[in-house]
Amino acid sequence: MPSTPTGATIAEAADRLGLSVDTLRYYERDGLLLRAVPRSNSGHRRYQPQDLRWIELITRLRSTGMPIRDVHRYAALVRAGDGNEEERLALLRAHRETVLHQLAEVTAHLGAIDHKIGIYTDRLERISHSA
Amino acid sequence: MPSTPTGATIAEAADRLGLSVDTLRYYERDGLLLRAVPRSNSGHRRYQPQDLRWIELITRLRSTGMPIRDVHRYAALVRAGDGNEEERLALLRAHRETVLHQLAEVTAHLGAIDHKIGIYTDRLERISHSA
DNA sequence: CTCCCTCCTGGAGTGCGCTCCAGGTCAAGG
DNA sequence: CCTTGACCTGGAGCGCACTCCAGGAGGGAG
Repeated sequence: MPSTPTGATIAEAADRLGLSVDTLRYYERDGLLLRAVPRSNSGHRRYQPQDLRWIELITRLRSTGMPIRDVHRYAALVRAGDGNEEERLALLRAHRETVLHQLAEVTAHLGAIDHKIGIYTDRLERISHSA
Repeated sequence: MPSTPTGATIAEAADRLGLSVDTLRYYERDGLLLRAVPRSNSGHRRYQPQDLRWIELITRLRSTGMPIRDVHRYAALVRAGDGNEEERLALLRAHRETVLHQLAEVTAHLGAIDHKIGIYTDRLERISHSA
């Protein structure tokens, strides 16, 4: 009888990672993970620490705006094993640049919005002072 | 004979605002603008400075992540005229908070990615030194 | 007059990233 | 033995924000 691997259930994994169970299954189906998550005897997923660490990383990539398509590419590189570190690095660095640009843009737009907030605030203060 | 208003054509407006002509028409159809853009005798849109300024503002809101639904609400307040400045301000401030949270989150995730980049960089340097 | 370009409209289509569902299995608790 | 609950699969559906298209009109250049 094959022994059931220990590890987090999908609900536990979802909880720890801040994702939904549907998203976890979707990521696996879509090939974003490095391997198929091991199963218990009854066919339930049992997430190992290495699985959780990988998903944590791709969650970071995703929440900094990396499209799933690119996560896919990165996963393929890591799956391919040692020897392509330059490529992985290039991908991460390109993403870093993209994120920095985005941050700068959002910050600039936020500045203009803040300015608008200042205008409204002043106007409201003037009204309340004159009342 | 009614005189055609001067102003930017849709192509010029799109160009200045960094949007597509389709997006401009979509925004208008969807009620994101303060008013219907004036038309030339032949029915072509002629964007006035006030129209461009408004679209510039909502573009800033959009590119800081405000959903169209909320831009809609903001437009409704402004269209309603004076007297609801507190509400507008509340909306903008709430958005400001949301954006600040996002920025913090993205920055934090980027830090972790940078760490990863550092690890790869070190590894590659060690390889090239030992070569 | 004809060609061509830009614009018009209503409506359909697209890409992304999930999210939900029906129908089913399995193991534990009462 | 029966119910309950967590999980499984394949596949459909959804919300968002555009984006594209067919078919047509106005106006200037040659």
